Amino acid sequence: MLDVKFILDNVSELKEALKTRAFSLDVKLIQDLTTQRKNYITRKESISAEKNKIAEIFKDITSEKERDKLKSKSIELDKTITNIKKSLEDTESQLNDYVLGIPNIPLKDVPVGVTSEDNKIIKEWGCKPKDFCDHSDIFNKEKLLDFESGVNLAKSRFTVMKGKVAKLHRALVNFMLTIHSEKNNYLEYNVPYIVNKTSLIGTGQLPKFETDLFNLRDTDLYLIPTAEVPLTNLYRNHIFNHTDLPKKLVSHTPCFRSEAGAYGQDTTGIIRQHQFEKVELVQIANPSDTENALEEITLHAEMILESLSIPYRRVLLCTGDLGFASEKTYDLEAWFPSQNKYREISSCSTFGDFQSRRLNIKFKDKTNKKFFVNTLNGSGLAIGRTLAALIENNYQNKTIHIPNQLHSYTGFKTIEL
RNA sequence: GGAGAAGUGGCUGAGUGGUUGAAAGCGGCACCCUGCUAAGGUGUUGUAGGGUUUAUAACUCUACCGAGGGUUCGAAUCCCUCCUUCUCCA
Repeated sequence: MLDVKFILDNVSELKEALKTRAFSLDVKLIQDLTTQRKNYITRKESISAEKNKIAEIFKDITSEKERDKLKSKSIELDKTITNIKKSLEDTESQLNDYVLGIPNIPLKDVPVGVTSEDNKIIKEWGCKPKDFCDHSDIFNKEKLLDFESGVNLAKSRFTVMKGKVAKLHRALVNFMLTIHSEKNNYLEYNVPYIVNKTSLIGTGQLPKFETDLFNLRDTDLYLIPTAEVPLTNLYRNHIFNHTDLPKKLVSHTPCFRSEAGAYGQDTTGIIRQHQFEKVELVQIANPSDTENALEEITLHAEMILESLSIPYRRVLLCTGDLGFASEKTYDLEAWFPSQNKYREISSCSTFGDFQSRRLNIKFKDKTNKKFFVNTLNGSGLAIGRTLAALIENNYQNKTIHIPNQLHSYTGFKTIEL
């Protein structure tokens, strides 16, 4: 959420910046609602003050006549207050709805563009393999990756893994958590996989993207689409001391996405599933350190890809491809030889104070002044896609070779086909 | 599932209808003092929003004592609903 004051103070720049995201800002609406809101507040508060004064002098008045007069006056004022309150609430919810729907402003170094074609490739790493396989059909015989059962148990976009593939999946989770918590100094968390509406509004998934989520019938609870939601919400309404920052958190969770609007995309394989697992990195940072923090998170995610020998590239998203709450995002894309394409395997973003303003997370600086913190997160990494990329890139002569770093986690070095 | 108790500021904890935004202690911050290993003294210390203003300064007003509603001229204090925690029973 952007600050309304900030919007009104920077109208022209903002309008331009949001245009690059294909959002046209209705300045007139915001101005009108804001002045309306101020008027209501001023009126309401001056009447409240008057009412408070009546209550204050009331106890010193002994004459019954005077008392009756004051009573009826106070009741009258109360009616007016109730009316103004209603209009105020109405105006505020209109303003709030509109402002919650405004996307974040891209940072200056984000390239202007419309689609993913305009993204900027920052670096490429690794050698693309000559021999490879397609993860979506290679295990069919043994049903190590069992798409049919997934459909039978739930519906399309669910998959069952078994045997060595299931073990490899678990090993990847364990490996990533260990690296991030022990080498990269993230504090490991285990969090709920179901969260309430308030949490989702805080991180920006609601109110705009309800249809992307699985809602639990007749409740305001939802399955999490990413661990970002519970992790970042841990500090809702919290004030840090500047010496406590940055906070670095990591968690492994399943993620649930309805993938509405993705019909026909990635229908084979485990690239796009309703349920997948992810190790998520979150940092809560002092705004002055945000840029470094984003580079750091991205490097931490890259570390994993490199230690698994998965070729990848780092891409800086253009304004048109940027997520709603993000002000700058690097996507890490792993090489999928079967598709002859790079595919997203991690997304590392800084949100500036877009989330912390909604979540009310602040810090006190040296002079005890309070400011909103900056929040960042990145996948480190998506497990299913990592599994698929690892299989495809480490295939040779009908054998999957497990990277050395994983041997102690898997307990085996190859998967023979 | 049944019966009861409780939710107050960063923390502990007073407060049962009117100078209580809230005692006291701890913690935090600022200054002072002291050479004896860390203590003592003084002051200060919630958040959000409005008005005034060059001001994120000062002043002033409004709201907030789990959440939402109600009673009352007036509510942290009484009533109702919900949420959470605890105790006892099953």
